[in-house]
Amino acid sequence: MAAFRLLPDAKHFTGGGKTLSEEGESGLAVRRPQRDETKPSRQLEVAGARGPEPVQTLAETVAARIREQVISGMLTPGSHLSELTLSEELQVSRNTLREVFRLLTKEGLLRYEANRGVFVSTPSMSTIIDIYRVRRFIECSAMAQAHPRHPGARNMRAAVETAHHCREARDWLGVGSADIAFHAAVVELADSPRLSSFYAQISLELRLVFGLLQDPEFLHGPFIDQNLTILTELENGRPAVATEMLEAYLLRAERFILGAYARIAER
Amino acid sequence: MAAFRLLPDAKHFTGGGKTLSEEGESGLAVRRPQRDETKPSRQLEVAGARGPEPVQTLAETVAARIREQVISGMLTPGSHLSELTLSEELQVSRNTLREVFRLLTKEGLLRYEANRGVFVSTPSMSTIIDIYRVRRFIECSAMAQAHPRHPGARNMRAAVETAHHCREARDWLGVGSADIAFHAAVVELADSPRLSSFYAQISLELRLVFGLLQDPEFLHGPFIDQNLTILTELENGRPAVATEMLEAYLLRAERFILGAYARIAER
DNA sequence: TGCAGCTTGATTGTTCAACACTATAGACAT
DNA sequence: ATGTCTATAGTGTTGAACAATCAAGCTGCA
Repeated sequence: MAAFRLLPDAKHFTGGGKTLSEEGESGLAVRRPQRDETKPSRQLEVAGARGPEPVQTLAETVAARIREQVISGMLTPGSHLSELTLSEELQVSRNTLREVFRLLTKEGLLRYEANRGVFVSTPSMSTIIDIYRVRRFIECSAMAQAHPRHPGARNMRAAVETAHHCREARDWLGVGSADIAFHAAVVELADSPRLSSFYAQISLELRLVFGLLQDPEFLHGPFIDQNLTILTELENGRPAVATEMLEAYLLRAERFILGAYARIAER
Repeated sequence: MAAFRLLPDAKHFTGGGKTLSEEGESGLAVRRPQRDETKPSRQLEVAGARGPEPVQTLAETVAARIREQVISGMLTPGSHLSELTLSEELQVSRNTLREVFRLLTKEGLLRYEANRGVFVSTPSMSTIIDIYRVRRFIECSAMAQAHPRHPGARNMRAAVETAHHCREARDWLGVGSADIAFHAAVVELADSPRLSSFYAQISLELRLVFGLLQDPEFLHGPFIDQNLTILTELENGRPAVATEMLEAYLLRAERFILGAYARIAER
C-alpha cells in the first residue's frame, strides 16, 4: 500500500522554476478530455480498495495528493502554490484546485494570503509549543481513563511493531508514521470520533514540522522503545504509570523538537 | 493597507431576519450586474473585525452568512442546499458557492453526499454524546489546571453578565450564545489556540442541536446560575471544586439535552 | 543619488456557460 | 404491486473570460 506517486521536483512550486513536468502517464491523473473525440470517464475512483467511501470527488483526490506532497517534504513550508502552474501539473481546472485549497487550508496545511495566494504553512516555535500542549492535554487524559483491554490498545501494539519493522528497514518516514499512529491509537482510547479527528489534524501539522527537520533517524529513533514501555504498562493494568511515562515522553519530545528547530532556524 | 471599505451592495449580506431570498429586483428575471454598467467592487470587507484579518473573501463572507442561517435555525437540519438556487439567492456564482460548501463541510455544519449535493447535517443521539464527551474532556482538564487570575476568567465573568442581561430581556438565543461563550472562556484557560478553535467547532455543532430543540427558555434557563457558581469557585482559588462542579454541570446538561432530543425524535 | 508616482505584467478573485455524470421520479410493461 | 426504462433535474468539472490587486520596473525630478 501507500504507493506514493510524487511529483518529480518540488522546485516547480516555488514560482521560479520553469521546467514543467510533462508526466503523461498513469498515477491518478485524468487526461484532459477533448470534447469531440474520446470521452474518458471523469468520475474516477481511488485505487485503494478498502474503505466504505467508494466514491471520491476529484477535489478530494487532489487534496490527498497535495497533502502527501506536503508531509513527505516535497513541498517545503513557505513555498507558494501557484494556481495556474499547479492546475496544469495536476491536470485539473483552477476552480477545482481552489476547492482543494479550501480543504487544505481548513486542515492547517496551507495558509491563505489575500490576493497573494496559498502557501505551505510554516510552523513556528509557538506552533510546536501549542501542538505539544494539545498532545499532553489529550493523550494524557485519554490514557488516564483507559481500559487496558480497549481495542485501541491493539492498534497501539500494531503501531509499535510496524515501527520496529520500519526501523530495521531504515525507513524513517515509516517510523514517523508508525509513531504518529501509535499516539493516534492512544487518543482512540477516549472513544470519541471528534477527538480522534482533531488529533489527526494536529498530527498533520506535526508532520509538517518533521519534514522541516533533517536527520529523521535521530528524530524518531530514541522514541519507539518508549512507546513499547508505555504500552506494556497499560496492558499490565497500570494506566496511571503509563500516563506518567507518556507525559514525560511528550515533554522530552517537545524539548527535543524545539531544540532541533532552533538549530535549523538560526541558519 | 488596513483601510476599511464597505462595498455598495453589502446590504445583501446583512440578512434582516427574512429568508435567504432577495428583495425583488427591479427589472426582469435574475439579472446579474453586467460588466459595463453598475460595477460594485466585489472585493469586500467586513465592518466589525477586530481581528488581524482585515480582508475577507467573498466565499468567507457567504460562509459566515450561511453559518448564521444554520445556527439561527433558519436552515433546518436535513434540508438540501441546491447549488443553483442558493447561488441565485445569494448572488454568487456556483463555483464560489462550492468553495463555501467545502469550508462549511469541514466545519461540520454541512454534509456532502456524492452526486446528491450538500445537506445541513443532522445531529444524532451519538453526536450529542460525543460532543459532551469532548466537552467534559477538554473543559474539565482546562479548569483543573487553571490559574484563578487567568485572563480567561475575566471573559467568563463577562459571559455570565451578558447571560443575565439576555435572560432579563427574554433573549434566549442570546442566553445560548453567552452560555457557549462562558465555556469557550473556560477552554481559554488552557492557553492553546488550537484547542480553542477546536472547541469553537464543537460549539457550532452544539448550536445546531440547540436549534433542533424547542423551548429555549427551559433549555438554557436553569444553567446560567451554575456558571456563576463555578466561576466564583475558580476565582476563590478552588479550581478543584470548580472542576467537580463543571463536570457535574456537563453531565446534567447532557442528560437534559438527550432527553429533549429523544422527546422530539419520537414524534 | 534618492524617491514619489505611474505603468505594466503576473496572479488571484469571481463569474459564466457549457458538458459529463448520476440519481430520482414517473411512464410503461409485467 | 413490482420491476425496467427513460426524462430530467442537479451535481462534478472544465476552460475562458474579466476585474481587482500586488510586485516590480521605469520615469521624472528635486
